[in-house]
Amino acid sequence: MKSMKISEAVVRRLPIYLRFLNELNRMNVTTVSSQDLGSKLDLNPAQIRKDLAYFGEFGKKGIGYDVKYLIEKIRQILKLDQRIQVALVGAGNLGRALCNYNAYLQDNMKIVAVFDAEKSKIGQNMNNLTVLPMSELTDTIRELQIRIGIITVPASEAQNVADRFVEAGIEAILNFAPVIIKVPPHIRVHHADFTTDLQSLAYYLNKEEEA
Amino acid sequence: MKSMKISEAVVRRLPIYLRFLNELNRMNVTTVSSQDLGSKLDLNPAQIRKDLAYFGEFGKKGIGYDVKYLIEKIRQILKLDQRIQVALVGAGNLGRALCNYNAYLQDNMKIVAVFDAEKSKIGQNMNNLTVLPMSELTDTIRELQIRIGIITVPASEAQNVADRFVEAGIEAILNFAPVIIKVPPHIRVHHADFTTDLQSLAYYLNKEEEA
DNA sequence: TAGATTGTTAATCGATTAACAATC
DNA sequence: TAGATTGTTAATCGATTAACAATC
Repeated sequence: MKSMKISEAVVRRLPIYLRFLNELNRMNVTTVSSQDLGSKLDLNPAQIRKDLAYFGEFGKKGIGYDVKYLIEKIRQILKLDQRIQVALVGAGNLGRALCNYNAYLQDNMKIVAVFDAEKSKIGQNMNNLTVLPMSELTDTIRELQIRIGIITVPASEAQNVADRFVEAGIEAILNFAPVIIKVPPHIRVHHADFTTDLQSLAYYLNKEEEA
Repeated sequence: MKSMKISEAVVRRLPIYLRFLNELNRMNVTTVSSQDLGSKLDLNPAQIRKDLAYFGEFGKKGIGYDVKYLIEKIRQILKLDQRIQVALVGAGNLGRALCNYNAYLQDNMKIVAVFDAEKSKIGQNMNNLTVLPMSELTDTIRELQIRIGIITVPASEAQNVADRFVEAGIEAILNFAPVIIKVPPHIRVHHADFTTDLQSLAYYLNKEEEA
């Protein structure tokens, strides 16, 4: 059923499927079973079949999934078959690192504009992009039809940047700042905070290693 | 009950509580209710109370939680009251960015060694650390009692690095490379892959913005 | 045909939320 | 005491997994 609402967990797995399918495709593998996918990605095969079945009948009983066809379908589902322009605010080390990942992103998705509030950063070159002042944010986002915003500024500035993004009409935000940002309900926010990741890892360490 | 197993979702929320509690503490707020926490962090108050109750009775009925006391308790739970040394492999832009986050990490947790396979990177300075060759990885991890490893190398190298970490006795890994890595069951791995984050965000964009 | 694997239903498992007695 | 808020149980909601008929 096209119109039932899909859980976030399912959506988060789709890019992982896609990445491995692309790898298989590069290796000229033409067909893959949910079994194969599951063992490679550490997921239950039934879960993979169910995830995909939310969107259509992509497989063939007794055979599995056609790699190229499934890639095409997942790209459509994730809207990666459209051009998706991304803006980044915060031209520090992290921002620079992410800009360099442009190559890793799916062809149509690209960081196309970088902004910073600090005078010293403006005009700098970052992976072929020139760092722009915040005053140009709104116009640039509208002109380039930028739909996703990335925040890599310090925590104290993150909410301000989010507000600017929302005002400029961005539809989704990926926030790397270590703070929860508030946005209107129609805007999607993902938090990608490496400090909380690392701190939760500590929980799983063994008791006290050191004396 | 101390010995019941705690769900991953709970553990992932603890650092978020901790971060906000630290902020309250800096602002000299001494007491906080699950209500307050919930509205600030966009979480259900009942969930917060339940999360905390897994570990003990930290609150006072009719009053709420003592900020300083709760900070202390969560730090204990997450083992952030111990010194936790972290190693990072991959001295590229992302690695450099993460090293600079050292200040953001909870006092006792620190990146204390950086490695890279490329000759040109070795000897470089990264936030007061000298980039070391891979040949020194095992010895350094043992000598400095490093317990967590961060992977910021290209996808093709990530599994190799993970294997080296495991062999050297690391207990947990935070992997930034866009690939699923395999480790023995006693090693904890978190994946912090920004490309899949961004791709799943695309799903939530509105239909077709452009013509 | 025999073997393999999907799509899907039913069963299980787990996580979130509501409700409220206990009590500060 | 009256009001507030916890800790916890029960109810709800949602996600994962098992099982299997359909079928390539």
